[in-house]
Amino acid sequence: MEQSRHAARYVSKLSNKLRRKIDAFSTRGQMSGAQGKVLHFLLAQSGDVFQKDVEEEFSLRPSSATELLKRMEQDGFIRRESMPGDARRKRIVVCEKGLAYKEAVMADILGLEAELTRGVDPGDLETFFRVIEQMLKNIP
Amino acid sequence: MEQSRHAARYVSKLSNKLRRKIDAFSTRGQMSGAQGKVLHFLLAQSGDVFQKDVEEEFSLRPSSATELLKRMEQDGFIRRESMPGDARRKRIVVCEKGLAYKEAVMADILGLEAELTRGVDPGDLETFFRVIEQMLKNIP
DNA sequence: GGAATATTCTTAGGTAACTAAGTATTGGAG
DNA sequence: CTCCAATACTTAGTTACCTAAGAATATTCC
Repeated sequence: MEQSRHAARYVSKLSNKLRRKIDAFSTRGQMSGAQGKVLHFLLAQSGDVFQKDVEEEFSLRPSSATELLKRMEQDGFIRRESMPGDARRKRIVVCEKGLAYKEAVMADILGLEAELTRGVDPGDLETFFRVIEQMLKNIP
Repeated sequence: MEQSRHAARYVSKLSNKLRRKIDAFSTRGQMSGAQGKVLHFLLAQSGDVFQKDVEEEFSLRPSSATELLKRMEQDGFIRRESMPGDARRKRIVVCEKGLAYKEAVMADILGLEAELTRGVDPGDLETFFRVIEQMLKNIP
């Protein structure tokens, strides 16, 4: 019954677990896990942010990002405003309601990260990051 | 714009990439990526397999596994037969059409794994596996 | 300047995952 | 033996991805 280990299978299995976890506490039913992750990303940026940046950060297709951000706008977490310079792009702005969750979202993500890496040797974690960065490069 | 590295984000990003990849070649449009992964798992098992095993292997909820297996049954890759011993359980049997894809599915998975781990030091990969196994344990 | 190309985002339609609740069936405790 | 909890799976309804196709604006190249 024993099978050889496949990195791909491990990653998708862990990803499913993580999605459930973050869905469950993001942030206490006020938003979905995907929204929580995006909000966390947006809050950490300093300059202008566009949909393209979200697509890149989470490896999403444009259509997926559109839907996710549209929902976040409907729910009042963000606003999307047209840019004077380039009418194709829309700047993503976190608004009042989104900012209100700043601390909670940060705590959610940090807590998950702590739980995830519990008992992992720091050196090994460093190697883990190096390997997964290589894997991300390997898959276009 | 530089952010600290989060294992959780890396994993979900890589998972999205992998899903797209395996969707694209599983196996040349004859089945979905999820079906391909499950078929690969089923073909590697020796004894009886039940839905519960699939749920465990891929960290899926019962409802997700039901839908996935139902579709695979409709598509003619598997059959689910009632067990004499325990009427709650249904044994999953790969049928003709599923068996026909054995080589192709194996090649798909192996090819993806090779692409994924290209340029990764074997020792580092070993560490990667150890870390991700710990992470899987850390998240219930 | 105008035509082809590239970029950014949207729409439409589909699959795969989820939660929550439900249906049988089995096994155990009193 | 009966009732109650646990197990295995299903159904219903939602979100988050995807591909494919399209619209609008920018850019490049003659």
